[in-house]
Amino acid sequence: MRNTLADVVAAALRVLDAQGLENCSMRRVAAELQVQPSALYHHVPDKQSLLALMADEIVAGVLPGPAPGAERGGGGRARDICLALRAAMLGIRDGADVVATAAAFRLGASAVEQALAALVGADGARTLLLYTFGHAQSTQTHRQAAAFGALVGAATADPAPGSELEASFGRGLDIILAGLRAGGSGA
Amino acid sequence: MRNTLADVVAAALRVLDAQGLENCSMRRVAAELQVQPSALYHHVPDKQSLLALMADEIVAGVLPGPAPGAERGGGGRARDICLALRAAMLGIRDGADVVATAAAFRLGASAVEQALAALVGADGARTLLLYTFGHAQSTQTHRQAAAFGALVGAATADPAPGSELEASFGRGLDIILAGLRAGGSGA
DNA sequence: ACCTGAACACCGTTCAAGT
DNA sequence: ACCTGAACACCGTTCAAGT
Repeated sequence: MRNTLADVVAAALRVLDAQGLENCSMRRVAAELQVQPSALYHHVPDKQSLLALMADEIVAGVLPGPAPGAERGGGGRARDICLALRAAMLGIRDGADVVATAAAFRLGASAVEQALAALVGADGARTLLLYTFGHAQSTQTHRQAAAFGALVGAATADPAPGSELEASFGRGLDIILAGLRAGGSGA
Repeated sequence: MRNTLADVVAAALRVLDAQGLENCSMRRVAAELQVQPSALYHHVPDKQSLLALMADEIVAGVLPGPAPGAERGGGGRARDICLALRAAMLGIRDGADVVATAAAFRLGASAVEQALAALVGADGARTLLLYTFGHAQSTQTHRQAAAFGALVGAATADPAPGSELEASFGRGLDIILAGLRAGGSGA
């Protein structure tokens, strides 16, 4: 039973979640499939392409998201999309890094950005996306640092860093959405 | 004349600008200094620490920045800081990646974030910073893609992508600042 | 179509030893 | 204090060859 492209992507995501991005090498993905490293190049031209496919998989399912409540404006819907995107990225180890890096290569092309642009305009969509990527990345970095600190046995000053970061994300989102309502772009 | 830590950081920044982050290896930095790779470990514990020092160097000089115009509010001053930070990161190849990665590790600790927080509050500062990092990163990625396209000889659809991205950055900044004026955080 | 086996040109980091 | 030389355990990618 030879492998398919979907098998390769799934194996790569398993390695990513288990070992982290830094250890997610072509060689380890190949080992996960019990195959020689060179076999991967039959399915994928290079590592960067594999990472892009992994990013697509991580983000898949963010849209259509919760049914659009008819009584809410585009801002509320945009807020839901950003929360769902964040949850999807945080759902897998180093997911934010993978998505942010791959997305940067083709900002403007993703379905998520187009959905946001339809709701709040192109500038608003870009601002919301970049903020969401950045905040998720820094959340994940802090988590890793916290996990490392716990391993080392360092005293953890923050009793509930997760919920504070969660709340911080929502407040930043509200700042941007308020700016959009106020016509911050000068429009 | 043996090398000092400052020599190592300077050499690393030269390699970064000339070869890009992907080729900025410890071995190449050592070669730039005409020294064995192992010699670097006398000055720096590991590559990550070297990258952090490089990030500090790139951002150094963003503050104090232009003298605070007394007649302008904190928003205008915050806007200047973000523009200066962006310019500093774009001033060196892959500078945005280096700074964003290193800064993520200690968000809340940087002088730039503290200066912004004093002007627009902690949530506003974080929102502005994450947006600035993210936008600079995607600007640099697009530049690389454009440079690669030019090398390959692909038709470039956008005649002046630089200025459009520049303007786009300013508009996003204005959205966030308008949100802060509107009290977007619910305050 | 999918994979093996072997190779090429690299990595980061450690460590004993030199001056 | 700063560096050399050699080694260890890895990388991504290519390519001829097998089935």
